[in-house]
Amino acid sequence: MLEELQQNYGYLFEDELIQEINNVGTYKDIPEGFKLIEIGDYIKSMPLLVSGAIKILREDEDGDELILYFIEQGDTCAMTLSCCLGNSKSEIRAVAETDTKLIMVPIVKMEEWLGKYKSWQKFVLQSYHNRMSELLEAIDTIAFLKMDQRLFKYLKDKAMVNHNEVIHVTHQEIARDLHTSRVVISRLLKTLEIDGKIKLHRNNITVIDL
Amino acid sequence: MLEELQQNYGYLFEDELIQEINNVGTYKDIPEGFKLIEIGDYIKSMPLLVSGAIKILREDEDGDELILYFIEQGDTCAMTLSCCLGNSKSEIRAVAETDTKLIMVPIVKMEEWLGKYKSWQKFVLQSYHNRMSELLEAIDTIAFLKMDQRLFKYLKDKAMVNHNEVIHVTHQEIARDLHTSRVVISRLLKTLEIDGKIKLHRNNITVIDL
DNA sequence: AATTATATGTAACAGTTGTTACGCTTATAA
DNA sequence: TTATAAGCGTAACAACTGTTACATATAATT
Repeated sequence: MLEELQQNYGYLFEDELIQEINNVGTYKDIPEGFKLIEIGDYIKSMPLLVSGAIKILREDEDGDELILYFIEQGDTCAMTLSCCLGNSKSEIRAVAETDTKLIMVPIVKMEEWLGKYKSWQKFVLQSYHNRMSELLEAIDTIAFLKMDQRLFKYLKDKAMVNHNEVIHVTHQEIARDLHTSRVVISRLLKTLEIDGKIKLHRNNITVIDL
Repeated sequence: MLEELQQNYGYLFEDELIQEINNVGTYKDIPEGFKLIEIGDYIKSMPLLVSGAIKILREDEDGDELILYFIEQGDTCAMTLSCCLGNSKSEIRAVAETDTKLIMVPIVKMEEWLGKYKSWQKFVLQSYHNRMSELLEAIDTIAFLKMDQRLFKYLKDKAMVNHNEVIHVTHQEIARDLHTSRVVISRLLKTLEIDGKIKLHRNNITVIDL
């Protein structure tokens, strides 16, 4: 674990902090699709992403979903931070988008380190800043883009975090992430294919115009 | 200024910190409609709200606006925090919704206090948490509600922060805040009036069903 | 091989939102 | 007072999105 820490967080944290994380952190291998956090959960520890990607989702009272953004290596979940430090329930759902490796750090340590390590403090504040920016981007996407543009952005983002222009996904799954219906997605996908931006196959989509 | 500080932030900060804020902070009286922050601005100081309310807006490349939320007394702008500590440009616009009193604190002090006062650290983290929640609520509103529901929520929120069920606003201004057209707003307002939820007048709207 | 479940394509129609156009009213300025 | 601008109401239509229905294709199961 120490190796992964140094590789992914060495440039951020001083050696002493890396050592501490190594001592109290738990290394976890998460399979694709695994639900890491559910809405309403009390968070007891905080994830530091080593590799892979995590999808962050919002849900309304009727159970309708909406993707907010993806988190990648070197990131942490600022929502989790927020919940931990505020001792409140999670307002989002987190699902492993790919096979993911991460290090879990217990809350108590997080708070302790805030006073102890300047680099940790900076990391926490920077994480908040990044997540804030990503929430704003999510708002831009929902508020200012039409569904066809949102769809194409979604496909490109998904290809990006998967490091693969071939996306394994069904129209129904996309519809759930974008909070619309399967028929709408099928229709728009077909148009994107005609425009030469993607290629459609059963259970997967190739993004051409990346 | 000391009096306002103790009244609004006394329960949050220790006396020593209140004193420090009193020494380095600048008291400001802001008139309704004054633009406090523009997108792209570098922020040099952070506002602590004493009274009044501030409207936070997002804008896309075409200049289309969208309201994110209102900030009220006892709050600060976490976006500003974020920008200050990250030394980056503002991603939002801030406009005084009502006449507003606030205390401006220079950046250098903000950072210094993070290490020095636990209560300040807690305040900063709590502010991030609050703003994150408000961004999520904004997303819920845009993504899950129809325009008529968004409009009614907007009117109620506006009545709330103005402490007045009579809102001084034109249909055109509402349309800008909600990123739609004047005609759409007029249409939906008329329906709300027929439903007995509001009363329409020239330049103002009375919210009945608060 | 036949059956079943899942995934996709497409048409037809409904509902919501956006646009254009124009008339009327109220406030402000000349 | 008259002219002009700003605010609002409404109709007609267009564009986009959502819904229902059904056909076809592919994969998984028996």
